[in-house]
Amino acid sequence: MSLPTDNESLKQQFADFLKRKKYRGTQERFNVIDRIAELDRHFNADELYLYMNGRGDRISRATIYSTLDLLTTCGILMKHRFQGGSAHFELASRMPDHDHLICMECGHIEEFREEKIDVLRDGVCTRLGFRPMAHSLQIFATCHDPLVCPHNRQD
Amino acid sequence: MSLPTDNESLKQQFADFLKRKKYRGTQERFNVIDRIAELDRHFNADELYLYMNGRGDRISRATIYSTLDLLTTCGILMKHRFQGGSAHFELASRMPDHDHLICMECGHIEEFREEKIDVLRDGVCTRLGFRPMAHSLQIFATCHDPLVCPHNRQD
DNA sequence: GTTCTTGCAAACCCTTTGCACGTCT
DNA sequence: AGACGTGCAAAGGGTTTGCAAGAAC
Repeated sequence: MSLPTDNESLKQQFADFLKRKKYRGTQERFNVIDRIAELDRHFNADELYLYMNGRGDRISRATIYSTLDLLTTCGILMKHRFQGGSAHFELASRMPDHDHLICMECGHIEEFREEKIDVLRDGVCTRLGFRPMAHSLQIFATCHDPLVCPHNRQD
Repeated sequence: MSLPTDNESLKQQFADFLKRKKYRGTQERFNVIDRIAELDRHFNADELYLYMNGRGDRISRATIYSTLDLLTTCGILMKHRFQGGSAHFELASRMPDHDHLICMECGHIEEFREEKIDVLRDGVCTRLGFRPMAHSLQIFATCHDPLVCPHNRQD
């Protein structure tokens, strides 16, 4: 194989964080990283729960939520609150510093990278006296050809 | 008095919307606009509910939620999903096209206007084949002097 | 052995819904 | 009068929590 087993380094990063903060390195916590890497997309807590248990892991929702929280705190995951109900997560390393365009017709989420945002963000922080840590830009838009949007409705 | 009674024009705008969409112009719906204008800040549904009932209005949560939804649909309100639990609303006319910087230490929300975002947003939409409708940029940052942040904790 | 984490289920918060009553047109 | 909106309380989805059993240190 030649793909860099990137989630090994993620697990290492997580292990370091846990040790530093005196959390325990349990099997469940490391399993979660492996499964997230397999998914390789946005997901919410319940999707991960169903995926893992469907795959043979035995893990509870409580553990899922708690682990997602730890992974977000240590910067391995990004947590998004899009329009609707549940929070969405994704690996921060998956596509660094990208943002999201949400189609208002069908809810489809398009990812994009626009480097100028970083400059702009840092400028705002400087102006207001803050140190930038992260940002989340969501653009709401409609596709030019509504017929392409599967869930488009006329009224 | 000389302040422009701006919420009169908001109520007119809302009345037009209701008529156009064949919704009824009830007293509750217009009361909500008046109280929101009084608040003049971000709020969530329950804050508005408590404010209105504390002030003597009798209005239910169901009506609050339904009216906030209508006001968001017709563009009078902007609905935000910040970090935590509940959705936040604010008058779209209060500060047009502004975004938010959230302090990660104390949760304080700072508003700012950065015109370059509009250009950038339109560029992204053009590139991806969408028509821009709105955007929401949240910058997460920490203040340079943590002592100023009232809720700052060391660990 | 002690302390932390897990799993389960119940509790919780925010929001939506069903139904009877009230109000707008 | 008829249709729609309101208020109430109950249901709903997503997330958190309390507690006993189990795993990490």
